Amino acid sequence: MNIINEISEIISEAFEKCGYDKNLGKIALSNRPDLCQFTCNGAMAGAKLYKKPPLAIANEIVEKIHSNEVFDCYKEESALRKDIFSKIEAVPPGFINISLKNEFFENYINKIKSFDDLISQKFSDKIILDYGGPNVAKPLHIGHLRSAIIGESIKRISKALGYNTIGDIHLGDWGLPMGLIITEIKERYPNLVYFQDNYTPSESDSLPFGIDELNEIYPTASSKSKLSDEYKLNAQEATKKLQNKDIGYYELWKKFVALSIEDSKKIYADLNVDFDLWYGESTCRDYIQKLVNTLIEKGITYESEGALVVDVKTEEDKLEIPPIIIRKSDGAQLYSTTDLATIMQRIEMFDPNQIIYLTDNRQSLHFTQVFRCARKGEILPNKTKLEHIGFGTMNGKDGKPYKTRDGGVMQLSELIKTITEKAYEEISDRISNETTEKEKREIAQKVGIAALKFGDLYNHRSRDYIFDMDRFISFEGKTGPYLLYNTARINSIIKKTGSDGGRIRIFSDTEFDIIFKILFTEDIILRSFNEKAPNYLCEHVYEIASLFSKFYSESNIINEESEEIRKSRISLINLVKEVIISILDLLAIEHVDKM
RNA sequence: GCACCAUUAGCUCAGUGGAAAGAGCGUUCGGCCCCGAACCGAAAGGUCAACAGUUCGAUUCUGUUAUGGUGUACCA
Repeated sequence: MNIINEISEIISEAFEKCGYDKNLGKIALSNRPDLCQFTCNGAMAGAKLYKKPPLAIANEIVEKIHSNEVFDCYKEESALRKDIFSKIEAVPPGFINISLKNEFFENYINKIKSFDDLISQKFSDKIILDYGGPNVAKPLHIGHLRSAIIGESIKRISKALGYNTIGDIHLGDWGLPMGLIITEIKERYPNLVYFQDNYTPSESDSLPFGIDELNEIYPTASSKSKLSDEYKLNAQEATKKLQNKDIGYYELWKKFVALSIEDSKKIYADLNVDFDLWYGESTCRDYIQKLVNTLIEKGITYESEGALVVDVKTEEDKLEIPPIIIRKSDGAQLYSTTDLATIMQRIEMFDPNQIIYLTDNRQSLHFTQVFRCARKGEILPNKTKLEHIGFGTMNGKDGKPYKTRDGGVMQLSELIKTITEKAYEEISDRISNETTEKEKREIAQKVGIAALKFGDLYNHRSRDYIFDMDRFISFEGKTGPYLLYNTARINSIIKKTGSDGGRIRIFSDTEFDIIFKILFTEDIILRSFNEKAPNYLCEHVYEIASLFSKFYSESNIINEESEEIRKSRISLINLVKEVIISILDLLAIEHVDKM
């Protein structure tokens, strides 16, 4: 059930019965709630088409509705449909303004027993969502935040709509950085078993260092390679050896990848982000040869400056799109190779209808190349859509990518710690004495993470935004903690009244606004999914919470004398709580019962 | 150079081919006898970067310009 669609059907039918295009009858939420709830612009769009004044058309439609003719086809429900309108009128220059009776909304809202009842449309496509994408041996930093939390939210939104979505972290674990790490390890520990001739794997093989050293190895190696050509060559050589599965390198690589994953998992768990697949670029390694062979067989590859490439430009391109490199001149693979091979692998393993990549906007050219090459090489069926969803960067106040005071990149662990401590301070001041220290810590974690995630998600994903630490740790106004605070307040009331409510009815404008808002949740979810933009849901859930807060301050619930009103309100706040918590869950933000 | 993206209130950001342009923060003012004040209410604050075009109607679509950002074959 979807109110907009239902009413659009009625109006469309009126258009048709008057001899106009049915599609003109689509209605939308009014942007003038003082005038009406819904509005239809069809008469104005049709004015030119039918060479009639728009207001005349609008009047015809309204009269047709009043004549009840359009309801003929709804015999069984016509009684309901005929009298749902509290107002339907044509106004200059040709709007059709529509409002419905409160009983209509009351009937609707009382049918909603759980959040799922708000979602009428269900889809079943299989989607692979590629997000997260951290690199092995690089601690998660602020640059990894957006992919993780936007991706997690899109995954949950899609699942709520019925999609069979598989989230894949797609670790960076196969490119040149691996060669750099191995080179640096070899410099530090030249006598490790992995580097010996005739190395054979053994259960007792281990690493001589822990995660802290591993995390420091890559940046060291990276800067060394920029200073020394020899070092760089060694790293390229090591990369190639690894990709060709030199047994010692391969075993060493497996060990440090495992160590790194273990470390990342903790941070992702803190962020309430989880992946169905912990695959990496390396997972497709068995498909690489097949990929290269396929592309060669198709006759679309050629050699250029020693590299094997495929042309992907088209005549319509405004920009010269360079060929995509499948094999580097030194014989090694690079990210375009693994991305293509990964498509092959995903098709074979999962046969998805769609693969969605969530990465930084800056990779859009790369994905254009990959997608075109994939189509040209026919490595995937036509039905499988490929989509790159780009997101913007978090910049500092100077508009440049965010750096800490000392010029470094802020690690996610540090960011989480800072914001959690701030939340702990706030909570300690307010929360009841009965709360144990352990509970306080747990609540602080949830409140802090909510602030962090909501603070990021409410920006439109495609845009760069200014990261301001002071704003993130401020828990007032349109923030994650505000939302949690309101659920905690509702929870506190329900604890006193019990959750035993009655039929929901509309006793005040604010109650109407809350119900109206809740009933359009599905449209927001659909929009968030279609645009892969969770910020619409952020706005929506904030509006609901804010309306509740207003309602709370102007109406009494516990001490309301009329039992009918009290019970209605108890039901209403229960529903509000369910909706807020459920939307927070779609944003992958955990709620708290008290704070 | 070429291409892409952005430019909306003091700050940070939403939003829309239509009827008065939205929020949070900040500022000013008001509100705890009373269900949790991390709250609520009110006010001030905008020629929606500039110019032109399409349209009955443009902040929204198109073009040009300005400013900022990003990308432009062997990093990912």
